[in-house]
Amino acid sequence: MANQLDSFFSAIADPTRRAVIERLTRGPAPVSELHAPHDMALPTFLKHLKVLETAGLTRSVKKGRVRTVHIETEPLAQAEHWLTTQRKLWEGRLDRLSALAERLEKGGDA
Amino acid sequence: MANQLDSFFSAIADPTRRAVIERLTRGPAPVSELHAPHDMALPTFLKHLKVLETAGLTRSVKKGRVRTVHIETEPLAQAEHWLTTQRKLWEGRLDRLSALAERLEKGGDA
DNA sequence: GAGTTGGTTAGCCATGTGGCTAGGTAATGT
DNA sequence: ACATTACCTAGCCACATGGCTAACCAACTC
Repeated sequence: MANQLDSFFSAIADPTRRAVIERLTRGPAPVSELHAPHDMALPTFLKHLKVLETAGLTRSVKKGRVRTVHIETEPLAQAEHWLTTQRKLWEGRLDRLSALAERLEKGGDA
Repeated sequence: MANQLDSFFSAIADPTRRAVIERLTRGPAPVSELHAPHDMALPTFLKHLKVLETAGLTRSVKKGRVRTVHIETEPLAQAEHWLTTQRKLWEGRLDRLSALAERLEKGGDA
């Protein structure tokens, strides 16, 4: 039961990391550029990047001294799917309940 | 930028709590019933319930000595929306890239 | 009214997380 | 060759998180 949703959701639970993801949807970027808008030390920021990468949300390649990071949407789709499923199950249940209520109202034979 | 997505995502990053949500999509339930399938002490489990409730994923009412918990789908929809947006942005970008590649192939005037 | 049930509070503990500094290495610019 | 850039490693610290036990209260049951 403890699948990759664990690491995925906890990865995007952090605002810094969500911001990185948002940036990466506009295309790949080197570490330094990703770091720039965030007011924290580089090593701290690198930890965030590592979390994203081990959770499978990003990949990166190093060329020379520059590491370029890009996004990986597969996990996004998976998480989306889990959320959708739960919401629809609940909403489906509500639908059945209101249908039942309607039936009871009309032919009140229960 | 640090909205309720923070607490939402970190709430569902835990397998126990996701299991509770999954259970609740089949309808409201009292604390004891929710607790039953989980091999942990009640107080520990109550903490999980509290996390879910403060994150706005559930609500609960106490009647007599029984507290009944039910799900709240609004936050689910919001989180879903964030994920969808990010995925689509990225995929849209890919589309534009491949369209560009195609144009370059045909009338190679760049 | 004594016992049981369902939930709650308080407090302890180990581990995880997010921040820092200091110092290092390898590639590139001058 | 020397300096600078871009990133990485190690190690420290404070606080959050997820687990526990013990003890408690309030509501039913008998």
